[in-house]
Amino acid sequence: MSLKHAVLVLLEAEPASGYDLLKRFNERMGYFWNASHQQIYKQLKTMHEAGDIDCQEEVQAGRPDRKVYSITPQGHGELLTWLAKPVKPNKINDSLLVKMYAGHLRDSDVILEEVRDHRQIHETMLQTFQAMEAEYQALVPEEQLPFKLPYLTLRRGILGEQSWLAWADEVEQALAGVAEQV
Amino acid sequence: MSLKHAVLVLLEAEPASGYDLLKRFNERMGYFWNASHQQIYKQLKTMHEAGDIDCQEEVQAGRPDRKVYSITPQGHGELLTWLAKPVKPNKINDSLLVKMYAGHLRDSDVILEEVRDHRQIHETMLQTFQAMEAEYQALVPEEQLPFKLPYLTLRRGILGEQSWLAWADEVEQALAGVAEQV
DNA sequence: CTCTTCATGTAACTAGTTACATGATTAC
DNA sequence: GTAATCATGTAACTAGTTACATGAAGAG
Repeated sequence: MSLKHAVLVLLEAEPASGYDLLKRFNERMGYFWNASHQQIYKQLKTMHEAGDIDCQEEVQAGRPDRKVYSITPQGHGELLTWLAKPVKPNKINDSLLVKMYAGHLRDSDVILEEVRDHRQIHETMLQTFQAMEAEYQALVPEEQLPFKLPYLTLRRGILGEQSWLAWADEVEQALAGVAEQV
Repeated sequence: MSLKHAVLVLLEAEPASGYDLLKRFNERMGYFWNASHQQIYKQLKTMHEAGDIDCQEEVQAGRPDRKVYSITPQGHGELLTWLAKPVKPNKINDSLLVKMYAGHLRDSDVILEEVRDHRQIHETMLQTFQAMEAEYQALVPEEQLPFKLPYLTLRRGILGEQSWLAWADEVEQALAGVAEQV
């Protein structure tokens, strides 16, 4: 039930439309939050009906009207309440590992190929995150201060991707070893 | 849609009841698959109706009858089809990082406390995984062979937890640093 | 006598996916 | 001319959570 709270966190910083929120999730929180536009628009509707957010409609010519949402005092209260409650550690359900576990039903080559495909995706993500890190590190300390906590979440993304790639190395070594034996 | 396939993978190895499956998920796949008993029982019912699994009812005295499910040829086919299709990388939605991102709305101390609570959980998991790793490593090479792929999934669990703990170290350093400045 | 294990589910709900639906504007 | 960006949604579906429901057997 945290899409709601992720939205509140973003709106607490600055009002935004559903479209804006989608971009912010992708650009600034991609390593810890993902949501589709369908999910976001539905959630905004629910939250507006519940009174957690206000809506200001900006009429536009030639394209749909922009609905700019902002957090209400009630929404702010909701957010603070949620922040004060402990969250459970994330549940992990990883399909790729299910496939790896059942790998004896497939060719080693096919498994390796899939791991390599995923590796490319993870490498790209790591590069993106490291580019963001470089931007942060280029700031002088006073400018860094307000981004200290977001930067820590970015570190989680970087360490997570590096760990994934280290695992992929182990997998490729182990499975390439099998191929040589054959 | 992979709970179905995770169940098929387990049943492909050996018939099991819903209760058995729950235990196997927790004991042997805890680092990459989690499901509640409610979810499992519902899924088994659906899969039985679809013909992917067979059901043998074992009548018992004094406790509910045990329903032992086994994979059908159709289910086996389903599994092979799924294994041949690429899966998308896992989507990450991590509430703890949402809270971290919004940490300026809270006390540093409270954040630190929550990270420490999570650290304990992750340390316990790492210890469990490492105990499993030690068991595997105690086997002679011929005995290791059939567990090669499950062992690789275990490695993912271990590397993942180690990475999480390394991140927690960074967070504690960064936030303790703030506390000292105050 | 209390806790854990065995063994099963239903019901109501929240969360997320996939497919469908529209259409102007701007950059290359 | 074609692709990306801007900007919104609905509908049907699959996945997962939370609360409720039962009750004997065995370990300490």
